[in-house]
Amino acid sequence: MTEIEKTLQNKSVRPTAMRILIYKYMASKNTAVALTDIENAFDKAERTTLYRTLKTFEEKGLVHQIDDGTNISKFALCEPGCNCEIDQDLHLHFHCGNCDKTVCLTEHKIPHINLPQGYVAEDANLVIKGICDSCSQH
Amino acid sequence: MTEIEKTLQNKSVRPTAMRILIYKYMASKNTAVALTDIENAFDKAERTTLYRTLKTFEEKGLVHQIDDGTNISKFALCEPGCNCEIDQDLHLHFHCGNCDKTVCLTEHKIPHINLPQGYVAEDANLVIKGICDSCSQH
DNA sequence: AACATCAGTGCAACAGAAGTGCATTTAGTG
DNA sequence: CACTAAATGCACTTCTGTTGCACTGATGTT
Ligand SMILES: [Mn+2]
Ligand SMILES: [Mn+2]
Ligand SMILES: [Zn+2]
Ligand SMILES: [Zn+2]
Repeated sequence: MTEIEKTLQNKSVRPTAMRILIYKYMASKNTAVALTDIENAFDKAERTTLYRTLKTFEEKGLVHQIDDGTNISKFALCEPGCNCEIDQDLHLHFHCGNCDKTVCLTEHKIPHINLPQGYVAEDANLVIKGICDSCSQH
Repeated sequence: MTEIEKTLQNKSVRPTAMRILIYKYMASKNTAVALTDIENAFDKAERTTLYRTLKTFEEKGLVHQIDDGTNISKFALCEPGCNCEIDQDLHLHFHCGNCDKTVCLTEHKIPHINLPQGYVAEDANLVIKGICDSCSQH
């Protein structure tokens, strides 16, 4: 059994051929991916399957969904020590307006915010938009 | 000339009947509104007109667009001293998971974030999700 | 091995929001 | 009033996300 198969099984996700392919694809990229990205990467793939695979991955804590402000849902693999399931890993995300790539800044946590009386925070999303390191070098 | 007409003209927006209605509607609500909200408020209104009106309002700095993570664009009137046009008024937004309302927390600015080497920040979006003051009282 | 069972997949269709092209109306200007 | 440009209305398209249902393939049991 490969490393990836073990990873999936550890999270109670049956390691089917398609799922392994998708996981491998996401692991190979250092940016968040959209459903369409995966669809284009494997032109044999069925949209619905990818959609439901990502849902499953998310529910089981293998990936987390990212709203980067483009109105297109992105997904990224959770890091080994990630606590996305319980909303405890509130790292921020960066979206590059030049190359349109979105990355996790896993080390950068969202600072605590004091809210007005009566407001109860349960989750937070912080996206910084600008120019990424690759694009700013050129 | 009414106060609203003056406000529109100050921002080089011709105060047509429809625009005044929309502005009034937004001023009457203390939450951000979606295109559909306005559409439902005036059942005589044409989607495209509302859409383009909001675009115009945004370009001229009368309103700012809000991405609250629901994948539905919301809009809110800019406060008198708001500098949205030049991305200088980075206040945060709160989205209530109970009543689904989104509000501007104009007094709460997004804290400055130190980014990794090479990343250039130009804009930021911070949304806190949870229970709003109205909902937490009941 | 045959069977029952259920998760996973493929296909089709739908929903909602966003956006565009073009004709028509409306409002400002001389 | 006549002219012009902006604003509006209508139709249509695109894109993402989502669901229903039938089929397939793996798993586990007798
Ligand atoms: Mn992330
Ligand atoms: Mn706001
Ligand atoms: Zn970039
Ligand atoms: Zn609420």
